[in-house]
Amino acid sequence: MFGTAKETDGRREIKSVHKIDEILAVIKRLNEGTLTEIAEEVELTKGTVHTYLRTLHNCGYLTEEDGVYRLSLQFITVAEHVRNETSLYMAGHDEVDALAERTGEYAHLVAEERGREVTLYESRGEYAIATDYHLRLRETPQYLHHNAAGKAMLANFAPDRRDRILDAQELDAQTEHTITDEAELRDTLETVRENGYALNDEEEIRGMRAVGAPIRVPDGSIFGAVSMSAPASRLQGERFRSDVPEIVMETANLIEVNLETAQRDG
Amino acid sequence: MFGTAKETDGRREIKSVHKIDEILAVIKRLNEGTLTEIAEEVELTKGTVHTYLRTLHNCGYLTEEDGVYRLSLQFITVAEHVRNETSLYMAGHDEVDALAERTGEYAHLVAEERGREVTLYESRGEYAIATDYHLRLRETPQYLHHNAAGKAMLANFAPDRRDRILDAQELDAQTEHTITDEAELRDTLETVRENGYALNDEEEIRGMRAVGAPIRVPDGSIFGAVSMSAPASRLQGERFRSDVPEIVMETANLIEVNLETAQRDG
DNA sequence: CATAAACGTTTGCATATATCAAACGAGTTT
DNA sequence: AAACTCGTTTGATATATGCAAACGTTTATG
Repeated sequence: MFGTAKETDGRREIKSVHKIDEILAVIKRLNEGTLTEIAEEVELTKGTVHTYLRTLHNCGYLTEEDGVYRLSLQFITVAEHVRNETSLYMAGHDEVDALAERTGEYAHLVAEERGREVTLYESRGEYAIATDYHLRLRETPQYLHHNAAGKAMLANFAPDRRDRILDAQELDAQTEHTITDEAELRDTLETVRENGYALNDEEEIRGMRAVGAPIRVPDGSIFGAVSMSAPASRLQGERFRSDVPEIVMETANLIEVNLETAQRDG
Repeated sequence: MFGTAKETDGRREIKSVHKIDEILAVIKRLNEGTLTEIAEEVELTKGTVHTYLRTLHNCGYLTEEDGVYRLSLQFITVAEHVRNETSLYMAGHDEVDALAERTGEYAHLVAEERGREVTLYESRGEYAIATDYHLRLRETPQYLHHNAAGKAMLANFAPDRRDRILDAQELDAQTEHTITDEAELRDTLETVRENGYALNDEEEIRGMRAVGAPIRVPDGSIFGAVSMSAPASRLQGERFRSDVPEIVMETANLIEVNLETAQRDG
């Protein structure tokens, strides 16, 4: 979405979709742009780009003010719809609020898509402060091996699903503590599976620790994960390795129950 | 966006954009669908729709599982980006949190786009409970005359901007208290302008009242609005007509200051 | 103040490409 | 085993897209 588009592998595709995606990607990257600015970044003439921009504006994907185009705020309303149609969000947001309140820290509800992690919901306890960095983190799907929630999911996927994800990417480092060695990661995941929870010790954000637990459905497949994160100074010893994991797993379990009952009711 | 697309008015457009928009609209409406189901709703053959779906999936707009297509969770991350690039959100979310905390109720930060209201941020105080209805409300841009924040903006737009919005739509009723008469609305807006805040007395949701105030920039133009909403039983008399308006206007003012300083720093 | 440059916009024409039928293989159902 | 459905592919065709070139405005420049 917006630029990450792969090349077509022989099978027929609609090229206009790729062009639209590229144009939206340019606008997203520039944040705002005039026709000329956008056309310079795309392999199309000004005249052609003009027609695209007009249509995209007409359809509500872009706003235009004095010749400056931006992504429309309507993406926010669409996202709201997508979120509300996600059973995991409906089953989990109250529990995540409770987790944030109990711990006083950040709590997250996440899902996996295309091998990456998307944050469905974030709740802040009284000690959790909103930072610019934290906001930006949710603008891009994250790598699963970067954080506790991701590792919790990765550890509990069916082996072939896990392999497909791990094989498709390099394990890049986010901080100096990120696990970048595949064998080491697989060892860790083994432990995560045994424990029922995953830890993140400054592997995603320097100075931040986190605890995550997977959310399963009866047949054993993974729906998502919950996590709690806090500055390392407030998450140490017993609290880090036993108390909080307990609470996080309890939260995950409550969400699993909600998912089941919701499913039963239709 | 997603289906509301107007017909082209003679000037040239990219038809594929409209087709993509229509397909995404169908999937949004169905929530999920197979190729055949989607193709039935669109004036294209199965073969053609198949090519579209493949491309949209490839580009990350759709997910596909066992032949069932859905809107991708990536819309959530894009929305996050759009929100974070909106100066109003950056300047306002902390203040809206404070407003929710001070009043214990719902607080909203909204902006106008294409004559409709989009919620940039919602904060819940300790007494505000999340309802399904409330969640759904944010899935669609709202009419400005339906609520306090919208009326606060509408009242303070430049006359021609206000006229353009009012002329483009019927004043439909959301509840039996919604103002549907244009003359009456214009009178109310006059009062709103004088007072500096707008009231909503069960005009959007039965049993809910709200208070809204506009957010301006130095040159007088409107950037958005803040509002506080609560059950009518908790928002009466002095509190409804004086205390809360005072707090809401104060919040709006703080956000205006934040916007200015942010602008100055670049 | 005139001229040039830059920008958004429109249009004719050539061609790439989106679309339709129709056929295919795989999986279900009868 | 035949008759359905479903997703998928493909050749041929119509047409929508994209380029180049021009236009009218606005903004720089000499």
